[in-house]
Amino acid sequence: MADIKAKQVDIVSVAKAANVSPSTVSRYFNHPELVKLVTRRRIETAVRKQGYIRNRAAQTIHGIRSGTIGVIVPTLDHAIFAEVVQSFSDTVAEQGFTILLASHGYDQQREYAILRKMLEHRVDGIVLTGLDHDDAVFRLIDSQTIPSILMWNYANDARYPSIGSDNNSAGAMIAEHLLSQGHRDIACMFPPTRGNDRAQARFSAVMETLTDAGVSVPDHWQLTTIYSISDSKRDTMNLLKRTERPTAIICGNDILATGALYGAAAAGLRVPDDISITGIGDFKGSAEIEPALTTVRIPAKRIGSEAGLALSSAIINPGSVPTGLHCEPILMIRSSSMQATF
Amino acid sequence: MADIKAKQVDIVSVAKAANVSPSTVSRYFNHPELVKLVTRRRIETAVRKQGYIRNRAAQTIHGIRSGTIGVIVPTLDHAIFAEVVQSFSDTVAEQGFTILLASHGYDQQREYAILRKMLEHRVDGIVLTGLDHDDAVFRLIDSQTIPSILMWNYANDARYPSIGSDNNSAGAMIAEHLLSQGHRDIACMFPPTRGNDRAQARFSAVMETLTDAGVSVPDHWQLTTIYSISDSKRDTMNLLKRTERPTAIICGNDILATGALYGAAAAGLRVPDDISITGIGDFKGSAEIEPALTTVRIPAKRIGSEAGLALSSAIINPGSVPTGLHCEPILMIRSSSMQATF
DNA sequence: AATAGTTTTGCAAATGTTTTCATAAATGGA
DNA sequence: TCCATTTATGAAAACATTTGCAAAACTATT
Repeated sequence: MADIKAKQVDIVSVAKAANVSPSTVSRYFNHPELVKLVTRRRIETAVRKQGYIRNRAAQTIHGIRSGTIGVIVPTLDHAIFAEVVQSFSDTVAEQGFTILLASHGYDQQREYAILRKMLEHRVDGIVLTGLDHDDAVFRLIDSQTIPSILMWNYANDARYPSIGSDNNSAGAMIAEHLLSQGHRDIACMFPPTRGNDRAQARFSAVMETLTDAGVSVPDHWQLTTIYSISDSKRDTMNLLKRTERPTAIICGNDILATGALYGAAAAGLRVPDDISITGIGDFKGSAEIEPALTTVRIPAKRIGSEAGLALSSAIINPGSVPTGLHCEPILMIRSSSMQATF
Repeated sequence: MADIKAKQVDIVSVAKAANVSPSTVSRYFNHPELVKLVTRRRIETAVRKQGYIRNRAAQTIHGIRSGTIGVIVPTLDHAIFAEVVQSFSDTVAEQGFTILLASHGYDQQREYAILRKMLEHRVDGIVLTGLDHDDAVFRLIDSQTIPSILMWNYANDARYPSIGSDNNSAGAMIAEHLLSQGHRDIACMFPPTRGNDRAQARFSAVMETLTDAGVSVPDHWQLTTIYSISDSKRDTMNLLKRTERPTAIICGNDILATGALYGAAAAGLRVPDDISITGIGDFKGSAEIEPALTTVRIPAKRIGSEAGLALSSAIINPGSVPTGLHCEPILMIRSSSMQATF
């Protein structure tokens, strides 16, 4: 059959059907208390019958909020970012916001382009992941009037309010834990720190804490391993093959630690009896692995929801600036670490 | 200081600065070939100087595409959904689309509400996860003119074009694998299937394949376990405590299988020598766990990008309908399963 | 230098809403 | 019943763009 003249339903067609003016229909949605009960009823039926759906684009050009928040992450592929985005999204959804999500794969150029696109969509707020961003990104946000926050890491001197964990604390915590258990022969396995402020901060905090305690880590016990279980398993096996073995390995994240656990097992060592292994992050599964991993929890859920709260309230009260918040990392002592044996 | 009269920059202020009419500025963006080179230059400088950012909302009310695609997932908390969303988003980003993402936490009411909101934003297309949805959801999409697809699962009789894996195949594949290895005493551990068409399909395909081969699974070897490593570890231990032990456990997903692996280890059994354990999904880490898990890979990356391709091309060529596509699951034979010993 | 043709630009209408202001309708008090 | 309030509605302007059409500015041709 010929195409049904699907005259798009808009507020005027609803108005016609309900025998009122478009203004009244608009009021029905935005200030229902101002329209008489019987009129309301009539409009309601018309809306139903026509299947009318409001057009936010048309509202937005009146300076009304778009109801969207731009969220930019490096990737969703790490469970940990997915978790923080999930809880952010849930939190702001309660305030009526929907998120516009994009990932840049650690490419700063792309981050800028994504940001521009989000601004074209007139998002009501912006969330970036981590503290470090291209200066052009910051300048672009500066030139806008919308609030924005940095999520995931915390630093009180960050360019924008930051909500997340301080990776320095996390690194220091785990180093202190191992020191307090009497470990002195400690190896470190970290991802490449270039362009990764989180890993960088963790690593330097670990080293500093150890140095302060008079413990030095020989160069050949400082491993740089990419984010991959199989690589870290291999590197760990190589490390443990040598005659001199550390009594503990501090890993920069739980993925590396998981590989290290497997590597130790493959090398015939028992964890934690022969060697202690720790991670940072407390990823899903880290508590259930055998042996359960001692790590520092970065409270992703909490970070996401605090960030969501802070940003949405900054949007709702224009003029107010969101405040940063440090979500303390939490030392999770489990079975993969224990008192050093002498 | 007093608030800077931040006169919002719009197309007219740019036009004024460049000494042209707003129409010309609009053309500069949309049909640059129609404007003279020198004028183009002048406009470009004005845009730069004022930091003008186009307003997509204003374009959208002219029937121009919004450049957004609505993606609705149950949750991002399962790495597997995060992965598929990631690759979908990357793919459509190449065509200039940004995704509007929301999760409903398996609540069909919420899914409907989210869908409405996305339609208010005038998304250019819609992606739902899985095949089953409230009828109201389908009807609402039917009443619109935008294309939509079901991502993650595949069925050729689905209500909308579906792109994903057939869970029946996945279930059958793994059951056949175990049968071909001579297993006859097989236990099953699946999540609750209510309201979860994926688990349901996997489970019934497994049972059917086994039955067809003359293998029956006694009731007390049919475990229903929620999606959690620790629960499945516990249930596996209880199962293996009995005097009669299966030679294999088919788990409905890799998380359950991981827990089963731990449970077997805790029960003092060697995998795969004493018992074979299999999963479905091939989650991150499943290949690296000890022993490496035999499972069926649901190709999340491929599904995401195929879905992105299909939907964006359906959007770009209006009138065309996206076509469904079966992304074959892939049997990944690793170390957690082997020939049954008699 | 005049004409015809082409390229470039501007005017004005249109898009789907919201909102201010004014008017009409209902209500209450005398 | 009349007037003053209060409540409910509509008309029209505004929002930031795009676009069809027509006018203006060029080019090329003679």
